Amino acid sequence: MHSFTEENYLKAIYHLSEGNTMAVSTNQIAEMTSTKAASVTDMLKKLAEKKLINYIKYQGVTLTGTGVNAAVNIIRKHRLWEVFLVEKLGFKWDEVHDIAEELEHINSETLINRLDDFLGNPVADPHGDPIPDRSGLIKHKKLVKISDMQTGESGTVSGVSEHSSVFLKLLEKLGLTLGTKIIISELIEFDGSIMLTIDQKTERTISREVAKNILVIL
Amino acid sequence: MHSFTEENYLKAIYHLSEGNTMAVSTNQIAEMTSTKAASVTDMLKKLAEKKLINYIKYQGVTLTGTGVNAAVNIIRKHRLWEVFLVEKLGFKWDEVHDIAEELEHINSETLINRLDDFLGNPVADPHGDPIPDRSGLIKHKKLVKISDMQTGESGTVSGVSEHSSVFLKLLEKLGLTLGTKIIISELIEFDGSIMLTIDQKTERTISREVAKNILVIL
DNA sequence: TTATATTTTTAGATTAATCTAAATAAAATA
DNA sequence: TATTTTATTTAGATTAATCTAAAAATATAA
Repeated sequence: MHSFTEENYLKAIYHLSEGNTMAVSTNQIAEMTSTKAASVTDMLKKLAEKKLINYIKYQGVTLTGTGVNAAVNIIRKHRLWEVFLVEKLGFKWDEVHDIAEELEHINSETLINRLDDFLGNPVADPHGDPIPDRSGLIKHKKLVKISDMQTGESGTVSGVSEHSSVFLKLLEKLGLTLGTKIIISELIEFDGSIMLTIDQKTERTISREVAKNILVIL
Repeated sequence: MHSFTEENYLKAIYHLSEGNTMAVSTNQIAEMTSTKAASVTDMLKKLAEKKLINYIKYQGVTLTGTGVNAAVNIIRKHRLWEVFLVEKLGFKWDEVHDIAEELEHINSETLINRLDDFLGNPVADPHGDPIPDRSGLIKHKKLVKISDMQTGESGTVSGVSEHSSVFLKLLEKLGLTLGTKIIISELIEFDGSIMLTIDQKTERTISREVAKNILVIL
């Protein structure tokens, strides 16, 4: 098994390489793990030694196959625990991240597979992020930012690209939680803000900044 | 908060001082934590510095009030997680110790109190050990070893003083799990083994060694 | 394309937890 | 009580993860 710390680096590298195909830089990792670049360099050598990453000095890193598997497994655990905390223990979606951050390092495949079954094999966590299955497969849904939608288009809120507690609480206040149906009623040219109808009832305006971080299935 | 390692030392000291009022020795702790005496001495200095233990060179240690609170809290977490694993995830009583050993270090009072409620505020773990309540109070039941019972006495199996997987599996095979009603039918003078009736049906003989580790409520 | 700025790595320390080997204290025994 | 044995502590190293400061490589701009 890998140490707690190694796991956090693998997860950080995985998240940083999501989307872009480029190698991840030392500074990006330092930022994400709240450490210094020098510490990251040390750890990169260690992870490269263990064949979890491809590392060329000054050129950044990518995960190897083994590295991706390890990272995906941690993410699977994190997201299943989040579902448990919300569905079974009654936590709110903005309260679960830090606890899941600890629980994700518990080492037992049996435990996590039984937890998966106990929860009914959920496909997404409380923020809409997909949960890898026990073979590591992730089913990505086609999601669109509200900020990329056109007037008249409709969809269902199904994810967020900003996971901070402040943002999640705001969405709750706005009535824009997962599953909410929206229709774009108007795009305000002046500041890019967006008017929309929520659940066929409420009319609301949200800033472009907020709209960029809400993901919708059309 | 205390480190993972500090917590394990506190727990070890707590368990070693259960029952006997004496101070706990360096070697006992080394044995229980699978470390060397020299390492223990180092850690004792640190825990004494933090006022979690009373430590006098060469005289062994006792926990301070703060130390006891910390230890009891870890034990509360361990036992609640064990209940979760057995009651909700379908683990057997001999499979949960190692996983709970990891889970007991997760730091969130809210989490553990919600888990407690989710489980219906159980008073004992799957091995019959009492679960401290959220204020740290432990309700000890009056338990008697089968080996201390007399012919004709009856009781209900309610705990074990040996927690190894081998022993627990044996009890299962013998039909001597928690809640089982027993009556002592005969004490064999030759080797101290004990004949008993299980659930008014089965007659069985168990060795003194086994009998010493089964605890009963009369 | 040279100079400047930024990023990354190296060198050398630090902290927590551990170890072995040696020294010292306490307990047991003769 | 003196001696031997056992338990405990100290001294000095080691490993993992981190840091600061300085050096080296790469990227950017003049």
